Amino acid sequence: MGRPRAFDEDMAVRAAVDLFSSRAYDGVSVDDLVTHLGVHRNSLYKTFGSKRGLYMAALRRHLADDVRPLVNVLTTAPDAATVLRLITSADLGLLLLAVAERAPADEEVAAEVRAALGAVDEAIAGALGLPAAQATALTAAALGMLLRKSPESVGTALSQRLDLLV
Amino acid sequence: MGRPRAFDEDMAVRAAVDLFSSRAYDGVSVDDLVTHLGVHRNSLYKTFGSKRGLYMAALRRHLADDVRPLVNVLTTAPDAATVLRLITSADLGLLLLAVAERAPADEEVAAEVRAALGAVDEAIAGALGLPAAQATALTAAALGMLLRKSPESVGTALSQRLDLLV
DNA sequence: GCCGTTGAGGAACAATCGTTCTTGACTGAT
DNA sequence: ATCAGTCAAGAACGATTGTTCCTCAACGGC
Repeated sequence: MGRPRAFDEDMAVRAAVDLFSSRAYDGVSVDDLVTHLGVHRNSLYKTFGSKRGLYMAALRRHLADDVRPLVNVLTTAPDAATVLRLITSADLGLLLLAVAERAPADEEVAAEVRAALGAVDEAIAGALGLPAAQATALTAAALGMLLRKSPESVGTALSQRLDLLV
Repeated sequence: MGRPRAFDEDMAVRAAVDLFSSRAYDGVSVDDLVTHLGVHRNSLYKTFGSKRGLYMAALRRHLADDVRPLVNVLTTAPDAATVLRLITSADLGLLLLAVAERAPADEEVAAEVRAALGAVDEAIAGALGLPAAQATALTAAALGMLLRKSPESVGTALSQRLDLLV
């Protein structure tokens, strides 16, 4: 019963992921969301409750669609070089922005990214047989390389022994 | 001639650094700045021209006061462990937020952080006698550790050989 | 004393923010 | 055909955004 939806909720959330990946939370207005998602204001609030609700949906979608598969393949990584290459070639824009900008201001976001990064740490530790602290450091290193958007530095770093961290 | 200023411009910019370090650019309102800097609206616009002008002043002040000294001491670092410890114990909140959130949207900010990170890279490369790509990777690793706010992982990572990056 | 200049104080601006309301269109079931 | 229920469409809400205007206070030089 009722009028059928004129928009695909999955598509809308994916579009929100793209928007929140490229701009900060406060830099994305509801008007931007309405126009880019093809969802009307009313439907947006009916479906997600608020702008923050939509953001949380986008974040969880990003974690499920982009981070989880990365974690899965990380568990089979044979060495640290593969780990670095896998992470730095992944599409983690929203996660990166969430940990840098949103997490300090939103505890629920902080918990979500903590869990996600923890899963990455565990996958690396398990795959390489590393202690937890080293896996965390390796994840952090990959995140920093993503932050600088310089995957080429990863490539060259990988081509040489890089036992820099004493 | 004219009425003397009732605020210290240096103090005001430092307060702006603190504000922009803890919240994203769009998350800091002019009202926030006015109340926390002790500078009145009118004087703020007379002195810095706009909110963005104040942000640029704060960013450059951060680079001059916090990043430049770090670069100087990095040039004397004896090994990679010291480099990591120095960077991760530095106060780089604004730089981190600038590279993650502001730089993608503001080319002038991007140029500023590129130059700053480049100086860090050069200092490391010079101090340790490393090729540029490896210095960049080391900087990126330190930034990632700062991003995760887990300096303890740095400590434990440093306590063991961590030749993870192949 | 007065004048020119500069800053403080605060109201006010138009625009945009996130959110809600009202009205009408479309649906399956009665 | 009518009904209740869901959604679309868009105007409209008060609040807040960044910015400007106007008036008064405080100084140095004449």
